[in-house]
This record gives sequence, C-alpha cells and structure tokens, in this order.
Amino acid sequence: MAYWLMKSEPGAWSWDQQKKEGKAGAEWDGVRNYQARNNMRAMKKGDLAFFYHSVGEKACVGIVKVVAEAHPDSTDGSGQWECVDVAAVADLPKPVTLADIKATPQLKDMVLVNNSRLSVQPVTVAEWQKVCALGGLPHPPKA
DNA sequence: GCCAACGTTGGC
DNA sequence: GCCAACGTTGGC
Repeated sequence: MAYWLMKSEPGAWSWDQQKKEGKAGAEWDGVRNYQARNNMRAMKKGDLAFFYHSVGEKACVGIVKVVAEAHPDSTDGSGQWECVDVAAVADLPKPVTLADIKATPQLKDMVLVNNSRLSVQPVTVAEWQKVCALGGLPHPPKA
C-alpha cells in the first residue's frame, strides 16, 4: 500500500465535485503525461492520496482513496492513456498550502516542491503523516 | 498576466 | 538519436 498526491485545477475538477461523487468515486481522467500515468498504474485499490488544488488555491484540501485500479481513460480515444477511480474519504480540516509545505523542513523533498508540474506523484509515509498533522488530522488514515 | 520549467514533437 | 521549437503547466 502506498500514498500519493493528485493535483487538479479547481476550475476543471474540484474537491466539491469529487465529494459529490460519494463512495463510488469517479475516474481521474484527462491525465496525458507518462510519468503520471505510470504512477497511476502502480496504484493499488485502497491506496490513499491527497487531493491538491493547483493554481489559485495551491493547497491539499482532502484525502481520496483508490477504488478502481488503472483502466483505459474513457476520455481518450487512442487507448494509450489510463486512469484510476478515486473516492473522497475525508476533508483536511485545515488545508495545507504549498507555502506551509515549503516552510516545513521535513517536507522539503516532496515531489510537489521539486517537480511541481507532475500531476500524480508519490508521497512517503513520513510526508503523509506530516501533511495530515498540519492539516488537522493527528491520526492519519492508513492505506 | 507573466514567465520559467518541463515535456513533447518533429526535422535533420 | 539529437536538439531546436513549441505548447502547457503552475507558481508568483
């Protein structure tokens, strides 16, 4: 089991929309980047991920769970791209902003800091726990 | 709104 | 297979 971070522009797909999909979840579609696709292929059912709002807000706002492993992206006609399904699990009581992350020495190696353009990225256990703690979840959910 | 960084494309 | 040009992303 592993932890991840998935980015979305709120204008394209927001945390509110994700939550409306409920426990059944929704396709994380539209990813057209090989590294991000490979990360999704590595995901297992039950893995957890931060839901990050890029652009305006720049903060982790919630936690999602992988409910279906990689399958062809229904928005892609070429069959080349894949996606997973994710369902909202919990809000982060306090959104953890990019500035918060940069200001935290233990988080300086996060992919988010060093490769901000990668839309689906791995998160270590230590980073998971630290970001959850900053977000107001002293007992982070476990994948 | 600007610009730097990155990934992809296509000509050679 | 290399590299220049281009498009896109995302922080500021």
